[in-house]
Amino acid sequence: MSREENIDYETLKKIVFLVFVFSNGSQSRIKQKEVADKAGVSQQTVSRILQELENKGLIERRIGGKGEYVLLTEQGSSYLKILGERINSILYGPRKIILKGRVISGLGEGGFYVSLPYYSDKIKEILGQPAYPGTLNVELDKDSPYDRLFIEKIANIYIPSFSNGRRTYGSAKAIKCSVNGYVPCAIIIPSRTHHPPKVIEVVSPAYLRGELGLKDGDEVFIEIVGEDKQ
Amino acid sequence: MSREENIDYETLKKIVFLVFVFSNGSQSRIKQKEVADKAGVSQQTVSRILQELENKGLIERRIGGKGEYVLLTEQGSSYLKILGERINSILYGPRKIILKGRVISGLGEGGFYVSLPYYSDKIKEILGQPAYPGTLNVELDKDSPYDRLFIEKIANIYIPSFSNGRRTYGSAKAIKCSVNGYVPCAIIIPSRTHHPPKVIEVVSPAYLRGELGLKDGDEVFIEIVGEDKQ
DNA sequence: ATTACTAATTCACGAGTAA
DNA sequence: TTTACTCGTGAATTAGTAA
Repeated sequence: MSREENIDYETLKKIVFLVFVFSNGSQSRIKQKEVADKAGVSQQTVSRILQELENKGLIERRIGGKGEYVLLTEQGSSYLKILGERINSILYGPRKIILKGRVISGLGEGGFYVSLPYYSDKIKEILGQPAYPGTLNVELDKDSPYDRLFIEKIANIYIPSFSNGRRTYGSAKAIKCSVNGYVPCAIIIPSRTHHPPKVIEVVSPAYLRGELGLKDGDEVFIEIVGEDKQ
Repeated sequence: MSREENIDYETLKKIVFLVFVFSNGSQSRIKQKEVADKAGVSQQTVSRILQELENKGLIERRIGGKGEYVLLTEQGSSYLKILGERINSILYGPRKIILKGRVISGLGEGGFYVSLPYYSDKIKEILGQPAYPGTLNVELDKDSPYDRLFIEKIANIYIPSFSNGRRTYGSAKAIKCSVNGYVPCAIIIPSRTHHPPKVIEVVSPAYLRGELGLKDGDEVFIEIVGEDKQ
């Protein structure tokens, strides 16, 4: 297949231009003016870029009276392939997000929510088993790029708000995770939380402090599991 | 999915920059200097482009002490998706090549080759049935972007040269086609031919002049069938 | 040590036009 | 009519630094 080659930004900028050249169902009989209009540049720019691509050996051209014919060379095709693969890997490649933080004592906020039947039912669906009636509070390292707002963004489970007439349950987001390798767990982020942005809460069927021998200040690694594409 | 949106060259040039930003297995914790080195530009350029991408709403950034964290927004992801799909369609989409030309009288060159057992066996493999012992010579329109050299380039069947001690049979390339819709046919291009570049030869199990009612000067349409990716 | 601003420079772009 | 060249203009890039 296409070897893992390094392409610089200079070349890549020109390679993407081929998207306009080959936009008619990869038919490559073109008129520079038409390509120019699609790309939002002038005919002169199309002319110049095509010459550059030709000089770099990425395309071949046959110029005739009413337009020209553009053909990808093997190298051009290979470059395009590499670009496509890299884009796929950005969009669909595995992404391993590991949150590093320390166990802290919560305010009992999370435990309260988890004890409410509406939420406990939803969490049971997520974990596959009933949750332990309490949460593990973790403060993420302050130099971590991740905070609750980021996790909320990628959380792929939505718990809608719900009102039964007597009281209203706010919405929340959740995403499955492991804690020091232990599964199943999930990070729960109520839409209205009183925690600072670096503090998250984890639920699990197990009493995690007991199961993992954790006490306040201990370091934990939380790995996001099964993040969806955004 | 991602709607078929129009992206101009201006935007596309910046979008591809993300290939460098997200090159570490789509981990997006970066240092501008590292990205700059990969892309072959200066740190200042990276800084500026990231700002532009952010202003356009294609990425979000969290800038900290030792680097920064870059996150694709939904719009950025959508643009990248569109680009990826277009590249795939260029590389792997259907391509319809129709050659227009006129029937001419040959020199008997092709017919001679087809009559040689070595070639006739190979051609039988290609067509699935024995070929009529003669070829239809076609002169492609002189303003056509295609000529024999181009067809040779995309021809996906290779007939190797062969020597039995007494004589040597030169190599040839072939590609399946239809003539005025009639199949099976194949264009045969001996590596050493005496034809001018606009003249090609077509073999078929049928006597094409008879089957299609063709005489010298008649216009024919030859459609390439099952071209391989290069 | 990182990102971002300012200023100098370069080189990409499009208008005009030739081929 | 098409593509390609010349050249003036300005956007993009980098070097030098500030933050």
